[in-house]
Amino acid sequence: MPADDVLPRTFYHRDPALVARALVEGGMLLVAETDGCRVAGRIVEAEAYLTGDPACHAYRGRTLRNEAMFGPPGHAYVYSIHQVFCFNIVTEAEGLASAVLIRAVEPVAGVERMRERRPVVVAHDLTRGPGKLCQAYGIDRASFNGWDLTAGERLWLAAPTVAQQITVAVSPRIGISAGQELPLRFYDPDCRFVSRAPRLPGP
DNA sequence: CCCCAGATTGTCT
DNA sequence: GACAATCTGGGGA
Repeated sequence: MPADDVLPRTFYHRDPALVARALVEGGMLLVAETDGCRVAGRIVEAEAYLTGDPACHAYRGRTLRNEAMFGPPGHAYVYSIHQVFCFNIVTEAEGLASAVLIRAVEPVAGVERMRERRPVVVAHDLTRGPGKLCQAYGIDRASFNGWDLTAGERLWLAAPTVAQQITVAVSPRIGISAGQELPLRFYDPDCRFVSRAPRLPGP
């Protein structure tokens, strides 16, 4: 359908913090179409991982796992951890390793298909969390690591039909052991699909 | 080869 | 809120 709403490569060709914020602020959609069935959700939580950032997987250089991050912007970087997959979008110029992690979406289409892949009792557990949404979308490393998200095929991001202006909240990133103080998590504070409250600073 | 830490999740208290 | 489960990639011997 709307190939013209697909986010272009230029959208990703900039600082990952700007990209992460713009994704949430604009209510951008993550869309997957496999087996002729479409699922889609509004991005409500995203984190930025910068070049030279100790929390970034590429901090210690290029490896087999993080190779996609060094490629051109607008491609997927998918990795597995603790038996689940996490979906990222590569940002900035080729050669610069940075990315945006999608941590949560609010389903807007194909909920039945999502539930087939990820049976849940509580609706908002469907896509609340980076591993959860990958399961609901059928995103895995073998299928999508390095995938070009600007072609509008199989997996892509798109602007909503009616432009949105979501109020964005900022907090430190979740679950990391380095760079914990940096305010690089962007989310819609009014959405129940946000993965969880930010960790409170303490001793 | 062996060891270890990890951008998580689900379950139990 | 805390913690164990469970396995892959990366780094050191």
